[in-house]
Order: sequence, then C-alpha cells, then structure tokens
Amino acid sequence: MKIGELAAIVGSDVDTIRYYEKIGILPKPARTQGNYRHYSVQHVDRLKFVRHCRSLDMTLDEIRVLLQFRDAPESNCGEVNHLLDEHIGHVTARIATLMELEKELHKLRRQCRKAQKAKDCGILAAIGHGETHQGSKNVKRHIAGTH
Amino acid sequence: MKIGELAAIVGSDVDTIRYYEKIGILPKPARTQGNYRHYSVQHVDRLKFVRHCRSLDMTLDEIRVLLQFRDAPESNCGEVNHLLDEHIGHVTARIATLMELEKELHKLRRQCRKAQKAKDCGILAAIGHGETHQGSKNVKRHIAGTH
DNA sequence: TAGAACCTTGGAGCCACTCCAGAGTCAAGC
DNA sequence: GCTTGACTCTGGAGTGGCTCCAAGGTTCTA
Repeated sequence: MKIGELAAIVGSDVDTIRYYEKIGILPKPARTQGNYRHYSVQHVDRLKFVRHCRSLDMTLDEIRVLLQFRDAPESNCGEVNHLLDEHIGHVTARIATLMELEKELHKLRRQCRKAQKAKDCGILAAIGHGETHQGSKNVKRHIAGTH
Repeated sequence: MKIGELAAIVGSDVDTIRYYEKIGILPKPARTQGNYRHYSVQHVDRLKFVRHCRSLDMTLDEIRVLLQFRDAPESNCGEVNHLLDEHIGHVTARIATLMELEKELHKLRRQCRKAQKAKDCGILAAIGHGETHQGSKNVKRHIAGTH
C-alpha cells in the first residue's frame, strides 16, 4: 500500500510517517517503480504500535526502547515493565503539579470579581507582587506544560 | 544592574532574559559604555510578572496580553478575567485527560506481572493490538503532553 | 489528453527556551 | 601595568514531535 493508505488505516498523517522513517522509528520501506513508498502489513502493525504509545504520551525515545523488545521476542521484558512504571510516575506527578496549579489559578481568579479598570484589577496586582509558585519554579519537567 | 544581577534577583536565566527582549516581552534596556545591558527596578517588576505567569503555565502570547493591560491602567480588565478563565479551563481539561491516561496505563501495566520473554509480555502484546486511546487521538491539545 | 489526486524531496516553522563559540569588558590581585 | 577570571556580548544551532510548504514527479479517472 502507499503512504496515504497507511496513514488512513492507522489514523496518522503522511508527514508523520515520513518523519518516523527519517528518525528511524519506522524502517525504510520498499519503493515502487515510480519511487513511491510501498508498505506491508508489518508496517501497519508497527505504526499502530507507535501511535498507540504516542497516545499514551510516551516519547519517541521510550517508544524506541519498546520497539527493541518487540523486535527481540526472546529478550527479557523487565525493562518494559520498568519503563512503564517510570512513565506512570511521570504522569502521576504531572497531574499533581497541574492540580496545584489549578488551585493557584482559582485563587488568583477570585482576586477580580468584575470587569474594571486594569489598575484596580486584583488579578494583575496579584501576579505583580505574587511569589513565583514554588512547584513550577525552575523545575525541569519530564511532563510538559499546559500548552 | 547588569543582566546577571537581574537574573539572580528574579530567579531566571540570562539567556531567557535576552530571549524575552528579542521577542519583545521585555523592552530593550539602556546600555553601559561597555555595551552591557543596564536594568532598573521597572525591569525587575516586569520580569517577575512574566516569570510568575510562566510558573502558572501561561504562554508568552497570553502573557503579552496581560502585559498590555498592565501597561494600560485605565483599560477595562474584562479580558484579563476571560483569559484566566480560559487558561483554567485548559488546565482542568488537561488534568482530566491525564487522569484517563493514568488509568489506561495502570490497566496496561497489569498485563505483565513479572519479567519474562518479550514475546510473552502482556504489555507489548496489549500495545500491539490495542486501540489507540480515543481521548488523545489526533487531538490538537492546548495543554501539552507529559514530557 | 487533461486534470485531479496522489506522491517525492528538502527545508522552514512552531514553542520556550538552552547551550555554545568566539569575542569583548571589567574588577581584583600581584 | 599585567594577568586572571568572572562576567557580558552577538549570532546561531539544537530540543521534540510534528506540521506545512514549494516545486516537481506519478498515477488514476473522465
């Protein structure tokens, strides 16, 4: 099948597929006479695996590790379990951080009840002299921001 | 004060300060004879404001809007309130997504109890034929991933 | 045979920094 | 006065995971 068909089946984007090939997540497929990429069922499975991992918010580096194990059926999967545990830890931590943030934001929001002059706005004032929130300050996060 | 001092006071990085200047978040400061940036208390306040907003996970574009209101004390702050409400909405939504993800990951984790051969690993198997998680599939997120 | 729909490559852009090289400036100590 | 070391300057590249684009080539349909 051609790249567009693969993309449609997996629910991915052709650009993403080419990107995965470029960085070695997907192997280089065969080419047709007209130089089109030609994919097989194996490619579908692998891409589905990758996209599922991505939907679980794993990085491509983490996925690379999982693919190694997938490609080596006789190897010991202990590291897979470990990787997943770590990932769960990151997600849990990120949830905690965001919930603190949410609390903080609600508190901030209560500083201004109605639309008024900016100079009287409690929100702008609070941001102005407020402390930088400890939890997020200078923290190199594994789990990214809210945007 | 020089850039390093400003950075130390605010708890920021000199590179970040120069970056903010470049993209217009901070105004260009005066220069000393030796071409060093020279900052005043106003710069400290403004940078603190910006860093506080960033610690609340706002984008620089959102911060740009807030700065506009900060710079126009007579303007109506309704949009500030609105911006904050929207931001809170994003955070809340992201928390919900991550909690679903966490559940999904725990479920996946239970598929493999002990280190064994990769070909027998329930996790690898589950990722392989599992459905891509709806919630995260093809969703252009305002609130970013876990990394 | 024309045109649409697909495919190719290479490169730029996104966000919010972060790091680096190579050069310049400045204060302290000898 | 000279050296040393800490600081600063600029411009540019790199991060992750795509996404979009231009300019051209291929294939399918009417």
